[in-house]
Order: sequence, then structure tokens, then C-alpha cells
Amino acid sequence: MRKSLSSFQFLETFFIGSRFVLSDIEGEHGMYKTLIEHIQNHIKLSDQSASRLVDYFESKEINKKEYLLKAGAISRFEYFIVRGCLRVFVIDAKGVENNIRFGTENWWIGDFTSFLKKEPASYFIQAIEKTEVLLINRIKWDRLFSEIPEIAFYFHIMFQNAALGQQSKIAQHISYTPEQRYQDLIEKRPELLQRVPQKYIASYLGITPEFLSMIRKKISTS
Amino acid sequence: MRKSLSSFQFLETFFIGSRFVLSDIEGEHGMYKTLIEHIQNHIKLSDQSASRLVDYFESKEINKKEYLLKAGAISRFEYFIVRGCLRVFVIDAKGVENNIRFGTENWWIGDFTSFLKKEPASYFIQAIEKTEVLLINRIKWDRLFSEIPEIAFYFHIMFQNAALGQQSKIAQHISYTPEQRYQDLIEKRPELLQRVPQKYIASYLGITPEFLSMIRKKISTS
DNA sequence: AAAAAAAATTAAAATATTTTAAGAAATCAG
DNA sequence: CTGATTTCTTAAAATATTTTAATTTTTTTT
Repeated sequence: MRKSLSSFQFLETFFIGSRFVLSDIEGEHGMYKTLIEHIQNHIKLSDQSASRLVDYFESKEINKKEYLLKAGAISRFEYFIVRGCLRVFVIDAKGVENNIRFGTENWWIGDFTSFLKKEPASYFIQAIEKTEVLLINRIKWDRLFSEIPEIAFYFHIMFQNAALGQQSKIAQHISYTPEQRYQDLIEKRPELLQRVPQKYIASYLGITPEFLSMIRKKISTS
Repeated sequence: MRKSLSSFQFLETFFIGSRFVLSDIEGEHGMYKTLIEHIQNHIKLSDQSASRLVDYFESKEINKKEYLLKAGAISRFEYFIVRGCLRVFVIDAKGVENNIRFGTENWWIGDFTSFLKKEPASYFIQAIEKTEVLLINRIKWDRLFSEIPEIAFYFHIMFQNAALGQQSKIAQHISYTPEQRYQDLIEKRPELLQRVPQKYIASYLGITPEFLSMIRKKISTS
């Protein structure tokens, strides 16, 4: 009979952010180490359970400009980024690409609605640089939750963070000017400005590349 | 020993959306019926567990213009709207109110970050009309999760939906014009246009009331 | 390393949105 | 019900942002 973690316990783990050191997942399984450490940063997960994760995920490397997912297809996997950088975008009625998210190391990426409901995806996911991901299919995803139940708390936290982060992102998008949104991006994810082409950043901020250029010029001369 | 629902099971419940009829929660406890039905629309919850919910929530009625929460205070409760309409807004650096969300019947509302971390809230929550809510404090919230574990699945779904819904809302805000966002609101939440003053709607759409007026005029004459 | 392609910058003209101001319509308080 | 207040609309002027187009810089390909 397993003991269920109370909400309180999981929150403690969440905020204290205890980290366990792994010794048995090494060498060829290096990419799993990244995922396991990320999970253990958020919940308690025995090294034994951790070592079982290897059975659920496969690894994949994609080159710059290659796609992990194209809108219209059914998203068969959820992806964890071990190394690299991806962009998520939609194509609107006018045929224009709109970048809505950038994923880097330790981010989960996917079209979750498509993955769950087996509906055609709305998003494109493309590599901005050579990227290594771990992926899990739907069958193993379900198995994961029933066979390693602690994991449910980890994803609970992931979804909760996603919901909270996006809530404040919406607030910002409404109340900030494009210049303020750019300043905020510089503060929160400075590495993106090095890794992501400016035209994608502009689209993410909801402005044209030309206008982003003007903003950058204005900032640098003040 | 309780049986844990697998991810698969809870998803089935989610999408099939089975509904159970309650007969024992009636009369003076009518407001709980709304919550219980909402929960049972998403997960399986025995009528016995359902009847215990009464112990966790209190009810409160607030009048038009009254506040449930003000930024700066610590949010001690999460709220479920039984009847009425609330707005969530932030005040930006220029002192301007920015509405980011409207809650109506069956919506959960609160500053969840503040509630969890006991930090000062960033949001104001104010009634747009006379509103009846059920509220739960942090201690009972934790107790709820450990004593009625099925509920965790319900909130898992709530967070997941919030994360997904907000994701697509961000995508829209970037790729739609104000006019398209207004059209989308008409489609998705037509009742809000009757219940919420236009100046709040304008703020929610990220435009001035004057410009919303122009959009409405343009739409009505085409 | 050179040629070709893609991305970033600059500036001017065009368009979208806000601001200001005033009047009309709707709602509120006594 | 009536006056007072708030909300909504309209229009003109001001500002922000996009579009277009040309040039420079950077990246990719050969």
C-alpha cells in the first residue's frame, strides 16, 4: 500500500527544492540524468524509481530547422529538451508564422491537447539549433502515471507552473508596451537573445522585426 | 486500501464527461450542488465523498463593486463562483487597471501564487454583479487533498485546462488584431458582453474603450 | 574563401491605435 | 422620479506601429 503525498508535502518539496544525487545513471544514459535531476528538483523520487524512467523515454536528436511536429498531424509524443533550443509557432489566417514559445534545456514541449485527445495539432515545433530531446508516447505516458505514481506530482507542478506563468504572461501582454515586453524578456530569459533570431523574438513580442530594431536602437542609445 | 485512478482512467472520465445525479445535497446546501456537479462533470466522485465537501467550503456573498481580494494582501482563500460575475485585474506602473480575466458561474478564481506561497497578491478581484462564492482556506485545502484524494484529479484537470486555455489565449493575443479578438470573445463567451461593462471588455482586449466603440460600430454596419 | 542567401537595420510613407474633448445615453443615489 | 454620476459614442489630432523598399551585416553553402 503506497502512501500518498499530501498537497502540503509536495509543496514543501517544491519550494525547498531538494536535490538528490544520482550515481547509477551515467555514461550512455547521460541524457536521462538531465531529466531525472529536473524531476528530483521538484519532487522526491527514489533513485530506484528514477532508474526505471529509462524504460519510458526514447532519445532523439534533431538538426537545426528540422521539425518535431507540424500542425495538422497528430502529436504522438511529449518532449523534454535535454540540450538545444526549439520554437513553437502557429500559422495564422494570413499565412504568417507567430512564435508563441521558445523551449530550451529542461523545458517540456509538445501540443498537449493533440497528444491527449489524438486531435490534429495546431502548433509547429521546429529546432532553432541542433537539439536533443527525450520523448514519450501516449501508451507509455499512461503507464508511467500508474507505475510510478510519484510522477503525477511532478506533472501536477509542471502544469501548475505553466498555468501560473501563462496567466502572468497574459497580464503582461495586455498591460505592457512592446518595449516593456522586450525589457522583460531581457531580464527573464537573456540567453534567448543570443540563441534565437531576432525575427522570431519580434514575432514572440507581437511586433515586426523592423520595429524591434528601432526599439533596440532606442534602448542602446539611452 | 484505495485504488488509484490511472491517468488513462481519469482522462476517460474527463472526455466522456459522465455526470452523476445527487439527491442528498439539497435545500440550504444548494450552492454546494453547483460545485459538486461541476466536479462530477470532470471526475468520478462518490455521492458519499461529495457530501463531505460541505465541511471544507464556506459560502460568501459579495455585492457589486466589493472586493474579494486586493493586491498586496495575502490571498487566504481560493474561490469557486456559484453565481455571479467577477473581474480580475492588475494595476500597472501608470496606475491603470488592466482586466485579465472574467469569472462567471463554475469558474475558480483566486491568486493561486499568493495562496500557495503566502506572498502578497498581484491581483485585484472585484464583483461586477452580486456574486455568491464558495471559499476554501489553505489548511482545509491541504486536508481536502489528503482526505478526498480523487479531488486531486479534478484539480489536475482544472490546472491542465487553465494551462492549455491560456496557452492558446497567448497565441491569439499575439496573432489576432483587436477586432479579431473581439469577434472571438463574442463567439466564445457571448454572455460576458451582456454582463460586463464595455470599458472592462476593452481593457481585457488590450485596447481603449473609444477604439472598442469604433470596432463595434464598424462590425454592426457591415 | 567567395558567392549566395538570409537576417538585421534604416528611413519614409501608410495605417492602426490612442489621446483629448465634448455630447448623448445609461445607471445610480437619494 | 430626478439630478448626479458614470459609461458609451463620436470625431479630430497626436502618437505608435506597420509596411515598403533599399542597404548593410551576418550566416550558409559551395
